[in-house]
Amino acid sequence: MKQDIRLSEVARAARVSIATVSNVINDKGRVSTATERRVRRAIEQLGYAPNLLARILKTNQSRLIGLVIPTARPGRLQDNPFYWDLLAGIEEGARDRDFHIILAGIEEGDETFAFVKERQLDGLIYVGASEEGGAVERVLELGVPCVFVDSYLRDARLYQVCLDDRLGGLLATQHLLELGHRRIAVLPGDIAPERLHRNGVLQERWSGYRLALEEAGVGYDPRLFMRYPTSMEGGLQAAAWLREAGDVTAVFSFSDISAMGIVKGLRQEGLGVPADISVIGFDDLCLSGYMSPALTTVSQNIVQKGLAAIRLLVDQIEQEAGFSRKVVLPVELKVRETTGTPA
Amino acid sequence: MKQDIRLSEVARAARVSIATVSNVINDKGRVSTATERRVRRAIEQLGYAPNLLARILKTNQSRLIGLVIPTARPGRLQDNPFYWDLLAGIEEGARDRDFHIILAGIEEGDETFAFVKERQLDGLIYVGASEEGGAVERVLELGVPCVFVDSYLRDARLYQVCLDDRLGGLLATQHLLELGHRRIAVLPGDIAPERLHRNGVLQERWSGYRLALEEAGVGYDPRLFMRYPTSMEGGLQAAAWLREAGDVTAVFSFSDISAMGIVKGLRQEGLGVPADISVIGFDDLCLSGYMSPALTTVSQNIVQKGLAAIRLLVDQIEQEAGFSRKVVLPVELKVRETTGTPA
DNA sequence: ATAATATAATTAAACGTTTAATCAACATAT
DNA sequence: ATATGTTGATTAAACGTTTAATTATATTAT
Repeated sequence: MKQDIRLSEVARAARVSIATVSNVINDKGRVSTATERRVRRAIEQLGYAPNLLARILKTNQSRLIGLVIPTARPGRLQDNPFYWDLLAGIEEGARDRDFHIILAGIEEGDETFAFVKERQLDGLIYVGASEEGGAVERVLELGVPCVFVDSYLRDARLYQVCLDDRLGGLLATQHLLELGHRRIAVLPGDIAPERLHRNGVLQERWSGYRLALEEAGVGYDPRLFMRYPTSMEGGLQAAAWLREAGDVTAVFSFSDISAMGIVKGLRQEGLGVPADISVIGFDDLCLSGYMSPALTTVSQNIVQKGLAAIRLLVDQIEQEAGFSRKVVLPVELKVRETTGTPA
Repeated sequence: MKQDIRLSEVARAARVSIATVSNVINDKGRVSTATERRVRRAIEQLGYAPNLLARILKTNQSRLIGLVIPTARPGRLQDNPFYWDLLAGIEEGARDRDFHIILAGIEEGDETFAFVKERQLDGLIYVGASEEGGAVERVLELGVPCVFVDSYLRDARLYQVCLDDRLGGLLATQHLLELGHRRIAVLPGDIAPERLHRNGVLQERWSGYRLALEEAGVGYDPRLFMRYPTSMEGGLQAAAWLREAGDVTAVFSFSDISAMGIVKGLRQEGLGVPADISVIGFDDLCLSGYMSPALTTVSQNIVQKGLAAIRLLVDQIEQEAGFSRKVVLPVELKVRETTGTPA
């Protein structure tokens, strides 16, 4: 499909040079109103649409933003509905500001990010980057504007969007403590305690959990640290463990998706939620409020997170960057039906 | 960011012409092994990455695929987790075949699809296209390979991926009939009965429903046709209506997301599921099996749907199109906990 | 009337590739 | 020795824009 109408044809039709047509299109002025009208009519009649590639080649502005998301199992994006809401926000914001989103699932270890240079991307939104593996360094070397979402990178010069995760952890745990729980298990994800500090999001939520315990004068028992994948399946496994444990009366899962698995699992094991065990999650997925029983959780506005990320990035691209490089979005405790006083 | 290394610099370093370098890169042969080695080393040393834009400009092959998804409320992608799974499949397939996905939320009425020509997209995957509004015609005029997902367009020349929706409707309804239900309400979505034939997916599921009733000798009562949006909220409204109706013992919702709303709503209204009313959905979202009670539903493999769509499209782009233009994926009834015998 | 300036349009060179056409060098066949 | 063919490399034109430099024309100031 060779371009059917190009600048030169519009120029011929309007009896002007291609430079003039270009000037009209890009509002460069230097064109009389008479010819401008002639040109516009020609564009209209021929149904001309500019070839962005040629333009980008010349101007180096692709109006294309890469959305980088690490894949989970080899090659497939993680199956957490969380991402869809995030994407909805990002896409909406991009469209408003006349950018397009290109999706790039990557395998963090061996990704070279060649596509960024090849396609001349204007910027990158990197979700859940981890400081290990060198992927972040490789991204930064590209010299392309970048916003990191949920990444907690140490370098203060980086643009980042995250949540008040620690407060979230604090609120969740305080809520359980106030209900009278003392044996509160915690499920950060598929990660060992000693590696927790490598993952900012989990680390922060964890800090909140520990802080709340401390303030309440409740000792921390390392045996209450569970390690299962962040998925429905992981939640089921956690539930099985909880029944074995026996004395646990509440669980704080760091994500709704595994919290749902836990609720499901506990009920299958014949335990009542919240009668026997209280469950609290994190995220407030659009479904969480509609489960039966409805999930108590720490709520974040995921769509807003996406919007914030794209705004930060586009401002940066268009050199309108504000003072702040880090946006911290609020959390809110949503008490619903899966938490109650211990038996 | 002007391209740091270009073909000419590699050529200079290897002491050959740029044409030769190009030939090496594209494996065109006509290069002696000695110079080839020299060139490759130069590429390696300089860290050269080709500028795809320039290449595309010349070859008209962007290796870029547009994913077109109609937006719901002004400007925002619909909040149905369904799409994330679909996207995961599409993205995985695209990466395997060395394509990238560009996301395009559109407002079906006034979309001109200018971006397709502007960015020289190689192909389009259009999800849930409707025959009204002329959007499909406008897409076809572009002359770009296209695959329609869940669209049921009449034109047999079009490439389409869909589900055996009618069978799904049939199985769901038969299941309820076999349990002994006779007053079976149906919730296709926010659409009037007389406009149902405009929406292929709903129309087909509806046909299945009617067929099952007929085979069972159960008359169809138009009052059992509900009209509420395909969302949690819509489900809640449907639940309220169901309580008013009084004599309905089962509901068939054409999507899981509203089925979940119904279950939630009925329980709020003090009705038991399935004790008082059975509920069956459609989709089998990853969460559906984990709700309490777990949702009985017609299951489809959404990720596979995405993979099928991308395969069909890429085959078409690379002129390897097979004989069949239409892929119909199977459905499966998943009986779980929200259906039972009527009281 | 002439010079200086502002306005409107054109020319031509880039941007970084691919590729058809061409050429040089050499081997092989007559 | 000449014609023929093969192999390996180069040249130069194209892809569809933008834009700096330039020219032509009209306007204003002296």
